[in-house]
Amino acid sequence: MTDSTRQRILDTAEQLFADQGFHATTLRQITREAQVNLAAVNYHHGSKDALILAVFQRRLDELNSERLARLQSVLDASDPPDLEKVLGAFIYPALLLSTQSAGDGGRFMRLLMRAWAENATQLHGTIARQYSHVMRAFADAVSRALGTSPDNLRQQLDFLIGALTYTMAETTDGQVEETARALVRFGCAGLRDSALAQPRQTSLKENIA
Amino acid sequence: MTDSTRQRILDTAEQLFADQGFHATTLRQITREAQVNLAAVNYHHGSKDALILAVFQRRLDELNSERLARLQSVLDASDPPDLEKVLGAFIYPALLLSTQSAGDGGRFMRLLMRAWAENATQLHGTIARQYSHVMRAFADAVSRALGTSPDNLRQQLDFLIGALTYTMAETTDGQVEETARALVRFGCAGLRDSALAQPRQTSLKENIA
DNA sequence: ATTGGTTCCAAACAACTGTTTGAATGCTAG
DNA sequence: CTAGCATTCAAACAGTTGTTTGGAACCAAT
Repeated sequence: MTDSTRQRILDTAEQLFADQGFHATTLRQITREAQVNLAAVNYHHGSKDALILAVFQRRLDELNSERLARLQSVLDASDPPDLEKVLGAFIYPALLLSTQSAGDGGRFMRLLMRAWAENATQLHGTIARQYSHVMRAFADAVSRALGTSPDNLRQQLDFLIGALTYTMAETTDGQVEETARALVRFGCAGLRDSALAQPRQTSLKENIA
Repeated sequence: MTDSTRQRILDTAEQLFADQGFHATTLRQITREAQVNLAAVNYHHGSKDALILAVFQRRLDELNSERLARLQSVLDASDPPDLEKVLGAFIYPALLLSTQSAGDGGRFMRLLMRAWAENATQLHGTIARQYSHVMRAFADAVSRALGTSPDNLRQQLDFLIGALTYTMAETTDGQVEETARALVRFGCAGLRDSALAQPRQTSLKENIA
């Protein structure tokens, strides 16, 4: 099985999609740059839309499993979990992926934003489905670290996701460590302060009643 | 001067661009929905790219002048300025615009993200230029509110912008007030805490030496 | 060596894109 | 009224898009 063609298409497509957008990137451009025949995309991936989806599956699987793995080891370390480390498990893999996935910074994140911006029919739903799993786990961990109800956290977590997403797109290789630390600090402060404004969960009411 | 055609094109284009993206939206779709002739776009706006730019100019002018006006009245109120109110001047008009610019929520912000995602040649530069003016003013105000150097603030402000942008896209009409307050609180906590981690500006060194 | 299936390739396909054209219309000033 | 200008319109333009096609090339198994 010569996957080299299939793989090379995937790599080239990811790069071009990130640089120019999905609609603006043509199959001819992809196949030319990947040095494969025009028909190869339809042969190996079925259609252009399927190719877009394939590009995402690859990276999202990476990112999500890495996040969950780190979260698990944070949860194993202490109970209740340490908020800084929970956020770190969420933020660090993302920033890392955004710089390692391709040469210069932020390529994959630009891709994610595109996917969310261009309402590529099923694509948005697919990504959201992939994220809901991870999001629930992290929301739960954060709520336990803070001692608040998970419901009230969704908004603050969205703030953090927005900050992370926006940041990923402009973070270059050398800054990952420093940026991650700054963002974790920023997010922890915001989450802790916001938790004070909400009715604290007594951890008895909810769990027993 | 019958601007009704020109205006109707602008309105319809904004809506369709937000819903489907720039590239995916065709002139035929715009003109059909706006009930004008196909050639009307090129006649009134010159080209499709010029139309995209025009759609942005209209909203960005609104947003930026509203932000600056509010900032000014915050600066006039006290010296040093109140951080919560500075952030409010930045956040509130944005959330307001995102819900009022069109029927349902987040339409214009989806547009902004698209503009940033789809590297529409000159568009990105134009928007950045429009923002740099406002950004500098707010960075300055925040730095004075915190007593830190403006240079170290850029990153935290980017966090806030990301959180705001992401939030705008998912905020509906009724939640504006509450969301804005939550985001201001979140941002203030993050900014204040981050300021502690950095060498505080003694306000003498910098201003005198 | 020949079979059978996978992979590649050049060429063509139909559909759609933004833009231009030139005539027809509407409206207003002289 | 009418000359002149701004606006609208149907039609056609040249170019690009994703996809399909039928055959060539390849490669392992019989």
